[in-house]
Amino acid sequence: MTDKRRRRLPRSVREQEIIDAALHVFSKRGYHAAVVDEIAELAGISKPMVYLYLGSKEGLFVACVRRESERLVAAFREAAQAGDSPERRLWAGLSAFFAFVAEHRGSWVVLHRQSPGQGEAIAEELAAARRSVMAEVTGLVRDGITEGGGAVQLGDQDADFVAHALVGAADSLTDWMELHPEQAPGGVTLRLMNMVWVGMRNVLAGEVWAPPHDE
Amino acid sequence: MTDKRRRRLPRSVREQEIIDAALHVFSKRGYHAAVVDEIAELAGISKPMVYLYLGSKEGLFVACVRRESERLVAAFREAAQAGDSPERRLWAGLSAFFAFVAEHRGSWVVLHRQSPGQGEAIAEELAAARRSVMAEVTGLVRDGITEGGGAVQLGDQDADFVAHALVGAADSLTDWMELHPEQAPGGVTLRLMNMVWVGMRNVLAGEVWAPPHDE
DNA sequence: AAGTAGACTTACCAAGAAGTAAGATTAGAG
DNA sequence: CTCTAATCTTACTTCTTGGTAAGTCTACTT
Repeated sequence: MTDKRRRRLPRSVREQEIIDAALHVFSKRGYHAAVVDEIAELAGISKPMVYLYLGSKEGLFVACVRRESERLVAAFREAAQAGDSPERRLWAGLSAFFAFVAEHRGSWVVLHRQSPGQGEAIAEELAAARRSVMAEVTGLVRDGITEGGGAVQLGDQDADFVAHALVGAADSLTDWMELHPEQAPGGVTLRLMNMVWVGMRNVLAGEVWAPPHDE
Repeated sequence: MTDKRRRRLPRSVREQEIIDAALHVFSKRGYHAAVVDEIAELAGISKPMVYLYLGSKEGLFVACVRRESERLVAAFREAAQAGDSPERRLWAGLSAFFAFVAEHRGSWVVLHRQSPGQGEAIAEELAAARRSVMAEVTGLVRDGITEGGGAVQLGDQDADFVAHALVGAADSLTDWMELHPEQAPGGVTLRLMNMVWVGMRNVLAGEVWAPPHDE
């Protein structure tokens, strides 16, 4: 770590350090249980600085969400554009996702594990962040669907459905990864692709699953 | 609704009404942002009654988690045992899950959408509740895997993996359902089964998805 | 050396919310 | 009818915490 003992820092740097600290505390405690004093202390600074730079506890949280959301989307998008086929792009995107979450666990927790109803501005910011993540995944899935367009015809609603399922599965697998630290992120991606993509491919090819007949 | 205007009620009844109110408020606001006065008011009662019957805010939350967790597991288990093949049982279980969440949205929110780190007792209770839900799903998935044991051999770790992915997908699809109210829970189950089960079936049959070669 | 702007702190306030003491009210038993 | 036990309330106390007023300190300019 860099030497940050009692040294004055320019605003642009200090702001980022405050956001780092806030991310840590928010992810550990959740928005309401987080205490601004603790964030300030972790940032090596006193509370009024936080308010001077970020305005309010809400502003602090919003700053975290905005920054980490952009980072995550950037990582995902960059990985996903470097592939020629839809399935490669999806694979690359998911790999990037799991790698990102494994390395920046707090970011994902702040983005997707907050209790509902923490205020208007926060709810809107979180919704926007989640929409932007979802939009990336939906785009890839839609490409995959329309490319492999076989016997069954699927539409945008289906892409949205699959994207939701994928993101949810990935989120939950985040917990699974914590229970199995020996599993590398790459392996998790591989398993998930096997589960979902093979299914999607075959469903598109016409192999539908039939519900049992109700008596 | 029953007439609950200014009527004295026996403890056993009032307790349940308090838990009903608490569930509503906790699910809307999250644990910390929830205020005991609001819970009391919604239950048509004053605050000291809540403390007399449930002990503390934590006790209140734990009571919610315990009751709703048991309800959900009961609904899932009952539906799942009424089927002869693993895939029917899984289908029935998922159907029951989506029906339950559609009807008792608050229960699921309280069980799976709370911020982390709200205290030792709460964390333990939530972990236990989630384990019990996950255990049900894992059991069904394991049955499905061992029954269809084809070319590929999968173990308990894989069942756990699939169960996590399934629960996460189902959780996220809960949000999707709110965006598409016209979709019946049964249809959601069907789509999810098509996506996951067809994939699992074919993976078990040996159709693995190959990761693209890194250059 | 003096001045200035920006980084930073101590010490405080006000509001909100968990939890409680002390007692009032009512349903039902005898 | 009376007595008792259970249900229920008003009116607090206490502590936490978001937010701020008022100023101090230091690096840099001229």
